[in-house]
Amino acid sequence: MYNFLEIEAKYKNKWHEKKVYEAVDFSDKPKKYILAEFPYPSGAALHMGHMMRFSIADIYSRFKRMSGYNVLFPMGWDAFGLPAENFAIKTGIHPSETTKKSIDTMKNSLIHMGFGFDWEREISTIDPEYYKWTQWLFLKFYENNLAEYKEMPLWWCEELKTVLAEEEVLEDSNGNKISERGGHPVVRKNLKQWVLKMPTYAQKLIDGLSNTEFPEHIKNAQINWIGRSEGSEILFDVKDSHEKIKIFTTRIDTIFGASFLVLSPENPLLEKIVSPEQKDEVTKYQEKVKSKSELERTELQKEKSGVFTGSFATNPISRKEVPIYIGDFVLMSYGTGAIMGVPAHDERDFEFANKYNLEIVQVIENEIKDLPNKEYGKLINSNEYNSLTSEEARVKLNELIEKNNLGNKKVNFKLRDWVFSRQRYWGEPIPLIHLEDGKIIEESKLPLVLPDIPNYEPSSDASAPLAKNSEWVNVEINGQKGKRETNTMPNWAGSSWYFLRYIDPKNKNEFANQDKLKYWMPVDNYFGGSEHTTMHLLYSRFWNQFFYDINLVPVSEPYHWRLNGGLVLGPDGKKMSKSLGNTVDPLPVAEKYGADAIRMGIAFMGPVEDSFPWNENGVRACYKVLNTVWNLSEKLIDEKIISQEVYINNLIKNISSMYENIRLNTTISEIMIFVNNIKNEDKISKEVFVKFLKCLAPLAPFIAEELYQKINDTTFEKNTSIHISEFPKYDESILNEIKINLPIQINGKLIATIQIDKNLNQEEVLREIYKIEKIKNFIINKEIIKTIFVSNKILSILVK
RNA sequence: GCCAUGGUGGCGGAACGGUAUACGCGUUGGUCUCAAAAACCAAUGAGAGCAAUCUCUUGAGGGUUCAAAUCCCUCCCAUGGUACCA
Repeated sequence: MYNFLEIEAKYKNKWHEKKVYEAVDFSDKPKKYILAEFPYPSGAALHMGHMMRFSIADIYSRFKRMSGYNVLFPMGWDAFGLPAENFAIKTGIHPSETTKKSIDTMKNSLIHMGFGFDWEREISTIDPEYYKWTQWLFLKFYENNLAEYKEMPLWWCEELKTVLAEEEVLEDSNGNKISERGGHPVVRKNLKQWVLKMPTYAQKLIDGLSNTEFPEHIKNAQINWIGRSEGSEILFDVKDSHEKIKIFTTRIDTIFGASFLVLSPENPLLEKIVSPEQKDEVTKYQEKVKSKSELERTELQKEKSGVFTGSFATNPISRKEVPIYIGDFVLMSYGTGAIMGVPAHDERDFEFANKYNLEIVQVIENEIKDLPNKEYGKLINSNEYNSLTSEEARVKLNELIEKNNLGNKKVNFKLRDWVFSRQRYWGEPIPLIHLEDGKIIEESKLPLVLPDIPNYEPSSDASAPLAKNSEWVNVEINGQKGKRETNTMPNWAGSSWYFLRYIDPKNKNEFANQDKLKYWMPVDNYFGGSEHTTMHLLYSRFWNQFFYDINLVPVSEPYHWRLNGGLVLGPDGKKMSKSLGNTVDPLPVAEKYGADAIRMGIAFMGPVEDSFPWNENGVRACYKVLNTVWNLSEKLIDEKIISQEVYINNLIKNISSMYENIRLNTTISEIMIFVNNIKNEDKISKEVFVKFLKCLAPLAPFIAEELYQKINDTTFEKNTSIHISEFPKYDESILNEIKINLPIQINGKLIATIQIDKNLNQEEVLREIYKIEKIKNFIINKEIIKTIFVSNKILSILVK
């Protein structure tokens, strides 16, 4: 039995004291920037999810370091935000205190688990020296008109006293809208907020993906989220009025089939066009819609509803008069807040037309006979455009409307402005001042430190906690009175650029030195969770692209490659959560089996992108293997043993590519196979065993280090550490000496496997098989029609 | 509905055009022990047979190929994402 606790105590701090994992700025070695999403220290301790993500990234970074790379593998704390603040409110202890405590606990756990982070580069988003630059970068958005203060229809959470972004709102089992954090009820409300104009970058965020090697499914997720659609904006004249209604459509080719318009109930034009007779009904409908969420309004199964406005509009192409309706399924936040209804070629319009008895005119013809028919085809009932294809008609009609000022081509995106302010205390203060005359000016000195106020709880009047602190709020600039912005930044702010600060974490004069940025960027491998695909991952790409455009960073795409890791589920197969009571704490497991065993056990569960219900089996199996390895170290001799040479070369060959492709479960299988092969030998070649320890080192850094020091008879120093040593290379010539089993098929059926030398050619193999009675009987006296030979794989013979 | 991913022993998984079930867990038997645990050794996809051996098997059904878990088509199921986006 090996004493893992003793070994862990021996090395866990020393590795860091001796800077084994130090990333050196500017080196002759090629650089490798490996990043794992940093955790929230919100009062909770290290959990299995952290263990899984960090183990995978750590194993990979150790492999790359041993493979000759100058590795940057940093860690920090995403310490602002709701979880930390809610925890503080719950415990009654100030968030600065709870957060600090959490950071200490988590850092200790991470060091205990043997993760090779370069702690010299540790950052924390709540450190004023850090958020000074978060604020500074925010001002760059403001200065470039990408930050705007505007009224937005937003999710309002009464319980949290804050606005939530679309993506922070979830749905409970009853279909009610609830907040992602805390699960409180959420409603729609119009409020003035700071937004970042992310849609400005919609196209660039799509295009930039082709410069990355993200997996296709991540690219697709982002592209679909951004939601580009090409169409036309078309102006309809309102009858007996000077007003025009602008609609957005992707199907201008169906314009002759438009038999009504539908406006969003929030459309400001309504005031001017609703007829007196319809006024009451429209107002009533508008009121009803206010209590509905966008999701409720846009539910596919929901029955369509709407109200006639009493007005008509003229189709600018066909000159046909069509009635104007309002309907809750048309949203003000997308397109122009108005659509044309073409019931013959759109399911939703079809349903609406049937319900309100509106005309249905087919204008596209193709193989599909039933209406509605959304496919493209040849135009009919469209005057001079008849018999054109949809594509041809679109080009001609777009030309026509642009020439006659009836509209224009238009690209729309689903991506919305990013609401960037929170009425919360625990965030970066937004460094802006609202002057009495309505002007907004920048703070003159950064950081604008978050004041240490005792009462940080949200107030009931929807104002931010900072607003209560009048001493901090009221300022005087050149004789003019002003008020500081009291909203704070969201949790996402600090994490949108942290990868840049790791590169130069102590720089007092700039957020990071340009030469260092040029050396380290982009992040080569980014390990994170799939839940961040369309949030953090997209936000931080947006920030970095903007910084590139204003010459603050050297590359436009911050991440070259991305892995969305899986989850560790509870033993019941459900997502671990405190409310379900199915969480498993990694620390007791590590105490029972050791840090090496738990890291390996997690990596052994299966492919890194999959999720697994927790069980200890894998950890126990790895613990057993490590014990065997420990015992083997007492049988070493200074001799070469050919069979063992073969085993180790085979191992090195197999796992080198597995480590590189982060196929860690099979890497561990190969380790086990090697151990099974040599465990019953009386004597073990020292040279072979040392190579094996290096193969094991990324997975089990503690035991590998201890045995390496012992066998080499060295005292641990940076330059004697196994983790700085070179990953072993294999010798193909030794592997070529192995005999292989070659399957022999006759008429597609497996007849035998024969043991032969490697790399024999077809003639040689054929000569071999004639020596074997069983196979001979199948071939002799028969006509051989075809022989298929794949070297070292198979020999397949067809006979008649 | 659409998009993505997937469906392989009792279980996690391996193989991703070339011996299906590597490695591990579990189970069974054995060694050790007064006994148990641990540890170690052996067996272990299903069915037939005393046996050599044979037959079947990667969600279902077709197809391509000398050869298919792998490629193609149709369908079923599961997980995740997403939505009147005009």
